Amino acid sequence: MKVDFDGIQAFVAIAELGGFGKAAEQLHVTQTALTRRLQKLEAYLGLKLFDRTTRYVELTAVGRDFLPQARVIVGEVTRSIEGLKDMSKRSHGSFTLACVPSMCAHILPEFIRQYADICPGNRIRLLDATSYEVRNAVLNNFAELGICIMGERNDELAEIPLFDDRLMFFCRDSHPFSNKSSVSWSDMSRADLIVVSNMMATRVVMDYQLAKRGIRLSGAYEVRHHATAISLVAAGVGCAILPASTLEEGDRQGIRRIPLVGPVVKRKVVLTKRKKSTLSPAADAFFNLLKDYRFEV
Amino acid sequence: MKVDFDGIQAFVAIAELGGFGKAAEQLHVTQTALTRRLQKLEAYLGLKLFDRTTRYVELTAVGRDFLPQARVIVGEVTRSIEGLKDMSKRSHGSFTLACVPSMCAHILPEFIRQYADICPGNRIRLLDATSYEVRNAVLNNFAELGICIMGERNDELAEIPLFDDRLMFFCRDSHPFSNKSSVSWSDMSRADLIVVSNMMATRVVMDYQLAKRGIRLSGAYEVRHHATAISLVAAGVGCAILPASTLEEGDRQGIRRIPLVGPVVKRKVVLTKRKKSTLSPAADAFFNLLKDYRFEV
DNA sequence: TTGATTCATGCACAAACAGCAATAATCAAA
DNA sequence: TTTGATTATTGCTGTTTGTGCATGAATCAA
Repeated sequence: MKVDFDGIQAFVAIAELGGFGKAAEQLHVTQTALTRRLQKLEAYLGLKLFDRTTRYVELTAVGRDFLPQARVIVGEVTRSIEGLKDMSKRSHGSFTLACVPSMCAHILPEFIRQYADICPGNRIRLLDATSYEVRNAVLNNFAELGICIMGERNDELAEIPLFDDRLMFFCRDSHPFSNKSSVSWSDMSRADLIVVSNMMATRVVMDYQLAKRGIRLSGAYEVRHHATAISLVAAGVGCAILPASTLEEGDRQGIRRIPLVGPVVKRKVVLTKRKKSTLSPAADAFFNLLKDYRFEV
Repeated sequence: MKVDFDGIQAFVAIAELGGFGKAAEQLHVTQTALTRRLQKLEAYLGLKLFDRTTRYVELTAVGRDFLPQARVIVGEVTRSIEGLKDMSKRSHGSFTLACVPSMCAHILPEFIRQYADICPGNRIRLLDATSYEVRNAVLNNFAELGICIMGERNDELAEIPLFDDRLMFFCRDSHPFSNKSSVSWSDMSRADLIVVSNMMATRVVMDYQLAKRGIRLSGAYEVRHHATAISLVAAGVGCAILPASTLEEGDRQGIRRIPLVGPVVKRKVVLTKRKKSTLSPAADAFFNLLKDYRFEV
């Protein structure tokens, strides 16, 4: 059983244009070739699709029945194929990007804007999730690319560092530290400290790096989202330790962002993909955009 | 632009069975051939559809997007093709038969029964219409076959005589003629005569044959359908001249059917098809059933 | 009857394709 | 680490399939 698409295509063209000659022209082959293609199809089916003499061509009853189906087939196939070719030629298409919420707010909007310039019309399905979930989404092919926090090494994943996101101290204007140019970890008082939940990658990184220096920190409050922490700070609940990317100094009225030292702790924001998986042209274009970008810290 | 159906089929099989080897088995080719088909398709598209090493095969993001479409294509094509092959092999399918109402009631039911035995599952679209309309339906390919009254010769139509349908005299039991074994045209009185409309083929044939003998007949009542005429006779409105096929003697209580003589006038019932048009296998089976049938008159 | 048009066919050549055998890459088990 | 099993890939070759050119045959119109 060897299905003959050429024959079906020839059939539709002949039926549509009412003759072998015109159909041949449209398909860019000689009329001889078309005759043969149709003959082959008819022989294979054991049916005549056209009643024809040398002077005219007319569908048989069977041909009339088949025409709509054949039209659908030809349409479906050429549409799909052309879509894919277009995809490869012009990086057209859509892809899924998994990204931690903090980066969705920080670097992503700018990149999406740039990407839209390069690949207009492309859609990005954005999956905002925790760093852990992002990595899993990429590993399981739910997302082609991920932006997350560098964590435990995984052989299946390729990770391209984007930038270092330094942890900072956030407090209100009225806080005693508000005019200091830097704050040390040892200055922290547990009483009013807001930290990220220890389920989150940022916290894991922080605890690990502090532990190496023998520092152990715990806050009075734990939250999952950076935005929540900022809200609490603004409301006067306390001070927070958060990545610098959460908020630029001066971005929000009444809230100060002060560098933390002794030691300087950073989380590494990475772009990640599965090593094994070939990116779609759409994702690849995005990947290339980010990969070589020079971040000013 | 030369679309490669084999490649798409290979793609679906590999994706579905998860490997070249199994797919090759299903498609009854060597695994070498499958590798080549997929390579060709990928080269043509400029895209990788699978990430694969020698040990495992996995869809790329693009492949995942394409799979549903490809499935539809393969399904659609094989379904259509198999349907057509089935059509040719087992005379499977449906066709349109145009037929005059009198024959729909008379010979057709029996034939449809016989046809159903030969081609179970086949559907006949029955177009009941006047003889003139039947011929036109066949000429314009609205119907593949027609059963009608032989009329003016037409080069486009092939007509196979089915049987001669003799005109008869129909009256009530109470009619003075009811016991006669035959009635002559000259016996007719115009007063209570019911004849078919002169728009109808039966009437045209009748008038023509009578005219050759110098007889000119007109009735008090004209109807389009034979069944109407019979109803009028039954109701005592008058007597009717109708084809024998309308009613068998004794079929209907209180109505007598008496041969008409001097001259004997017949209408010829024919099976007709367009000379140029090739019949569908379904219609062809029906055609062959009728063509050689011996009618006892 | 002639000429124009259009589908079909004979032939020869080129391209595509399949299969075999061998290779290469990977994973698992020893 | 090595060995073996598994599975995709590649080189090679013979065959099949497909195309185009030139020609033929059928039909319609003038």
